[in-house]
Amino acid sequence: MKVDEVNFERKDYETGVQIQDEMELRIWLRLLTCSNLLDTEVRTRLKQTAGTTLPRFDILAQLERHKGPMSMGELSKRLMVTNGNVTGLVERLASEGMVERAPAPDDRRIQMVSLTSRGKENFANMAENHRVWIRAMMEQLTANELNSLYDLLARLKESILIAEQKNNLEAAE
Amino acid sequence: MKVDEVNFERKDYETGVQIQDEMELRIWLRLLTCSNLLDTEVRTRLKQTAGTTLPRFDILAQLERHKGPMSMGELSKRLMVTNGNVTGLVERLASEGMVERAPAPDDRRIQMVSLTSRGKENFANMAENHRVWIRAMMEQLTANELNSLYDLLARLKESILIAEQKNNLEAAE
DNA sequence: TTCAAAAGTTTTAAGCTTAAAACATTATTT
DNA sequence: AAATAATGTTTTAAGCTTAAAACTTTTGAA
Repeated sequence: MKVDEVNFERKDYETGVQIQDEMELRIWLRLLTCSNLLDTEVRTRLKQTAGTTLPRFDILAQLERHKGPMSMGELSKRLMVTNGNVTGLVERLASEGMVERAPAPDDRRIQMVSLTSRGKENFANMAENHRVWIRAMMEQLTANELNSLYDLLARLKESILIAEQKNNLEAAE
Repeated sequence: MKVDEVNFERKDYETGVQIQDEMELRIWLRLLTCSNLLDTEVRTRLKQTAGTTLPRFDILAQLERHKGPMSMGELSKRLMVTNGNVTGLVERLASEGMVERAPAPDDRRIQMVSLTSRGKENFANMAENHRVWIRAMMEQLTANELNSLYDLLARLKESILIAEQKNNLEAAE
């Protein structure tokens, strides 16, 4: 590949932003870029080092955190995805021997999911790696910068939630 | 639905973060939360107000910005997605009458894509709405906060890119 | 008790996404 | 000129995701 052809090697949504675009738009794009860079990196590494995907990792993380079997419904609430989504992910994890399913003894509608010992072991490795990756990607920022960023993101989150609330009120009228 | 069951109405990856978790991990989760809130909001609104999706909007935006026909390859480079992905999206947009495809006269391998007048009109509306939504979601932040956030995200982006570069060098050894 | 409603889960259909294979056309080499 | 390589695109297979329909079981009401 010739050097002058390498224009877009990485996910960068800021490419092509116009000078006159508003600050809010530019922040949105930059946030998207950062989020995607982090996300892509984590997904790539999970695949390379553990042959798995982020959604599956997330399921294992929830099960680990919960300490003990969880129902499909609990999982989907915690992960904020649909029930049907969880069905497929758990199905794949079960076929890999990472989790087990069993109907709840007192309510046969409920499927309880739990980590197998293989799943626990596997997750422990991945989680440790995960921490290292994330830390490495923020290595250049000072403690002050990290704190400020953390606080500003809290402000942004708050602002978004307020906007949504306003919007919901309007819609309810 | 009872009030005490409403725990996870929104995409919030920070739920369950432990006090002893490192700052980097917490920033990652908070960034993910913000990015997802913005993303979900934009997708929902695009669907509600224009019956379309974010990926299709992105295609239209590229075509609008470029002013003039673009090849499939150019589109996929700009959007940083695979060629196959663009094939499907353009296919759907064409069936909606938003874009047109035609083989390049001098190279029959190349498909040139362009906005129809319907597509242009449609996009203009969506783009204006889009600006308003984004602005509303950052309304609570002061100009100072916006600027700081913008700068810190630049620092973060730089840090991620440096980490990836290091990683690639290692892998090349 | 029987029937209807509610709750938990799975299935289905559609769309987005990627990587890899296949295909078509153009450029290059011999 | 013919074979080979490179380029541009589409197809295919797999996975993630959602919304809506369907299914199973439990709960509640008549």
